[in-house]
Amino acid sequence: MSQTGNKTVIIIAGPTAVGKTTVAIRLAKHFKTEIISADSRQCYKELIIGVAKPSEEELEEVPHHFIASHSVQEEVTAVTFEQFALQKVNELFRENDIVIMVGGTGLYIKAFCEGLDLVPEIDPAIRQHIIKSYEEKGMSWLQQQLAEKDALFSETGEMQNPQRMMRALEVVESTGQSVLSFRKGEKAKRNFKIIKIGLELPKEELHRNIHTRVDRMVEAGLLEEVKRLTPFRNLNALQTVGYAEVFEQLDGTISPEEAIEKVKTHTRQYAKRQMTWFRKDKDFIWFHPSQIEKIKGTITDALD
RNA sequence: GGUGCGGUAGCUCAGUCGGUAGAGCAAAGGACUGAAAAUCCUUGUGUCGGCGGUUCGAUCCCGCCCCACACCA
Repeated sequence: MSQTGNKTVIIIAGPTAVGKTTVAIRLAKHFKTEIISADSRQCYKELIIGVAKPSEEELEEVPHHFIASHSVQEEVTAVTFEQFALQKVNELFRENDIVIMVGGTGLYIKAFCEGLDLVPEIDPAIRQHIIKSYEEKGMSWLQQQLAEKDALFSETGEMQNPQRMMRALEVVESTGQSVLSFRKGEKAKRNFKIIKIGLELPKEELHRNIHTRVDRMVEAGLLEEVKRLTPFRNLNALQTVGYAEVFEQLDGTISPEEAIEKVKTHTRQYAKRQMTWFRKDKDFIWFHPSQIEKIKGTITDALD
């Protein structure tokens, strides 16, 4: 099937707090290999408690990649991840036939499996200018701009979604073409096999995990971690559940109790969005996180 | 005990100069190609505290009662 022999990436995905880390480590040990994280927040070295990063002990058990590999001051995107992971996977394939990828960031996993269509680099000045203009002039300005410059997008794109609209605008402005015109609609070919394992828990159980985990984050010193990151508050990396709410608490806008409740609520909502994303991908085979042996068996069967 | 202010969607509240009511948040579902733990879309019947009265008609006016809060005793 593949050009480089039978190399395989096993993807472990699922909602936050479902127990992905534990499963991934067990599998990595079983197959004597390493782990690439597919998590858009755990890759930042400054974010620890609030992103439920694997513990020191866990990281020592199995080498992890794309964990604490970047700074919040760097711009990390799905493209960054795709390139990083592809390169890392090939590197690991020199020593291993199997590589484990774990994470909850659906877009990153999709970028790794199927690739993203290439769009020319955007001049940062253009992006800055668009963001600033949007902040000053709002949605109607964005809508007008797109109506003028990108008919395709303004007719078929998400014309209520500022992030998508700003991306569309920066692309037309710097390339003269619609973002949508870059969509090839075909999946990139990868020279390795991919097995997708989904982890799922009954909703009540997942919620319980989320709640106790948030409580533990607070006990572990989330407040101090967030305080330390105040200078970076406006960076994308800090637009994160667990941080945004505590910044509000530090502002005095909400009480500590309210902050904790909000973190829990927003984490539940996040978990739900993750499930929406992964459920749509029919390649996933779903398991309860405790079914390690069954997962191993399924993988072993799929390997030959 | 008296006075005042309230009692409307799971929560916070708006509103109806009398024709049975609506926002935000939450919840549920969904989308997702360089911000993705982000961003966006869809979904709102609830004895309008209770019982009476006035009225063709009351959640809205009147009376009594219950509950909460504040102040005065």
